[in-house]
Amino acid sequence: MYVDMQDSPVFNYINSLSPIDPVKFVQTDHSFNSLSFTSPSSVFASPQIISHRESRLKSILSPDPLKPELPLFANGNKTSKADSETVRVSDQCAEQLGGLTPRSSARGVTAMLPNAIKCDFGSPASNWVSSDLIETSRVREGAGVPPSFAQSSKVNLRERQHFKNEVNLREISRIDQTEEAAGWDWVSLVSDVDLLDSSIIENTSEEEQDQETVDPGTITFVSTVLQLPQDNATDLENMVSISPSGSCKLSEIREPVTQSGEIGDFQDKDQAHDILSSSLQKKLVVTESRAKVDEKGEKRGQSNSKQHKIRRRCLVFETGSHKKYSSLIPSQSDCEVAHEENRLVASKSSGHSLSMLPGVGLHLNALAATSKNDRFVKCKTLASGRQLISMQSSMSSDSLTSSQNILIGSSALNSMEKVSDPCDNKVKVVENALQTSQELVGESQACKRCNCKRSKCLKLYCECFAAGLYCVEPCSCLDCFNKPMHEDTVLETRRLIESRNPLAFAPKVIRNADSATDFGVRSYPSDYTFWQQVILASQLSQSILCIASLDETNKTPASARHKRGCNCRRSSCLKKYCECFQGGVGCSVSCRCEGCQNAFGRKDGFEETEYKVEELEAYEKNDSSDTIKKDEDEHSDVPLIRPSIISRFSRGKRLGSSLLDVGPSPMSCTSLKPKTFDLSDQPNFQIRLQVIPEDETPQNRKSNCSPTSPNSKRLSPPHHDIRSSSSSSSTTGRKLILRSIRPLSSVTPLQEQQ
DNA sequence: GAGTTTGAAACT
DNA sequence: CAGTTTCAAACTC
Repeated sequence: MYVDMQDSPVFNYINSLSPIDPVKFVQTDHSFNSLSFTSPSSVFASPQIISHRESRLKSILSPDPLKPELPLFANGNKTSKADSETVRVSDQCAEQLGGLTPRSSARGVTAMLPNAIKCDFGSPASNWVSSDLIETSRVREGAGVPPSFAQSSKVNLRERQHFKNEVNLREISRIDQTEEAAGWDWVSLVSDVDLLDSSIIENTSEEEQDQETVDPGTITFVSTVLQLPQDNATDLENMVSISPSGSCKLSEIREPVTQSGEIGDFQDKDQAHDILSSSLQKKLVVTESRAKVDEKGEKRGQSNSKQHKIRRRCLVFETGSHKKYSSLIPSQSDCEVAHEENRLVASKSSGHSLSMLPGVGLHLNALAATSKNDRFVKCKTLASGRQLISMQSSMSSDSLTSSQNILIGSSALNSMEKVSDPCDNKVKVVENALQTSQELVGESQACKRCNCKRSKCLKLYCECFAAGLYCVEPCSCLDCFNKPMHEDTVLETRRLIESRNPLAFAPKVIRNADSATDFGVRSYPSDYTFWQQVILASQLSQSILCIASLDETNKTPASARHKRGCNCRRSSCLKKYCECFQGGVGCSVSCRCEGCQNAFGRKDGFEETEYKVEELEAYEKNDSSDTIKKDEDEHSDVPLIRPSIISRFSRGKRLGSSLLDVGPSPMSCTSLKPKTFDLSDQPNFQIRLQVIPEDETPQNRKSNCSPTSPNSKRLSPPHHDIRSSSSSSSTTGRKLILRSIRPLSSVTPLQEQQ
């Protein structure tokens, strides 16, 4: 197909116009793909990561070819100091990662994450192997090339590719600048990308090239980017980095190609590959799905050798798909196809996304949504409206309304799944996560958006804003500024709010840190490389916490408390006016409520570890929408007396909050410091997800029997009033808190933050 | 759907 | 830091 395209008049014409030598692209590597895989952007996602993503994307689209690199990690004037720091660190990432020196993480895990991602697409010494590389290696083996050769050349390949990546980015940037108006830009980019994806091919024979898998998703991404205005770059990026389940598909799709050449040596790297290429995989979901639809009569890969052509063909069709994206109109067919794809890969657990890493926040809004995970993902992926996209990849179409978070949640869960894969004994956790995800998705349908009228959706009054989400059409807000077009304003506002209260965007309900730690230990593959662990740790921290909460809930109900307690006077903590009740947690000594009757635990008895059936039943009567009993029925595996968090949260739209309670503050990750997450001395560290805020919880203080990890940083002594603690914790304390929370953004959807 | 209640957030 | 005001969700009718 590629050959055909080259021969086509259009292609020739393009080549005549393009200042870039097509052959050159063949040599370029997958770096571009990596770019596209960066985590889903979200205004509310970690600013650092966002800035990275944005800057990277912008760099690609940058009209100024003279500064292709600088913008790569610079986020304009919006980049905070911390961000800048991160950027600097990122620049060093390649070397650091290459050395895999734990101590190089002095700046903290968060700071490194972007780097790690970046390294994915070029770091010479990176321990992470791109999918392309891995795949190529496999191809080589399959072609008769001795494994030793493939491995020995691996390093060289990386180095060369690293350089090529840089070149390629610049090339792309130039193309965009000069050719966009011509209208064929996407074509050229498609070609470029295609070649990029096949960069490794340069070392392979023609036959091998035929076998090389092309990433149509990349093409789609490129074409999309080109077609849309630069200012929508972020949105596009989000769109691209969408569905986690999509990532699974890629594995499935590629299976035929890779299965022939199993390379034990690459197993470990395959994991990394899966993780790092998640974004690509996501794209593939869309691309492949469309390919199915568009191809129609065309024959699909009948053999490995033909997949190459098939994928190229997809590229062609991508054009059509691309249009769909541009139109921002969700395509039913797309959704359907995606759905099929999802099912295709349903059993595959390769889906893992770094992309979700950053912004992935599972936010409250996410709970509103569609039914099943797969459907969720697909719609989100396929029905990418500009607004939705900007919403963080998680936002899908209007029809999907607030599915954004769910998607992310799915991502998180997928990642969980991925992580769990290596360890059989962790399957249970994964299953739970998936189950929870689906349940939440179902529950989310009851969700709705904000209805702000005077806050411009720029205050915590706004649930969307508080949850780190952009408002979308379903919102009934007036004069809303919480939209991608006002990103600057949104970010600035968030900063201001955080400056006043560092925990403003932190989860309102925090859960037992020990549980999280425990979970991390149990679910984290100890055989992962250090950096894998680091990245996964941050990625999963939130989801882990969330899951852990579920797991832990049955053990210590009192371990989860509202971070600063409620102040109810008239609701008796029996209605959703009460944040504790709303979050599905009992009141604690931190609460200043009067006449507390919280069914999840009264203030004067918050130490109790079990719910009183009577109270729950009473609540059920009061809550006509959903009853605990009903939930119990649905989750028979959950103890009756103590409904699982899922059950508790499954009540109404707010229920998600309980799961989301661990939610991160998208922007709270603004500044990261090494101390926060010092994993440097633990090559095989087991992620200790000690959430500092949790430690501040009175409950935790009381029940804090098990210490967090040795590396855990504790904030200043607990305060009864979280506000006091936050303010008194000083900058350092605050940052620590935020950092610890930050990674959680990926799980935000499952957690109700506000 | 309009109006009321409620308590968090924001302000002073 | 306490008191007040503003705000929007939750709730009621």
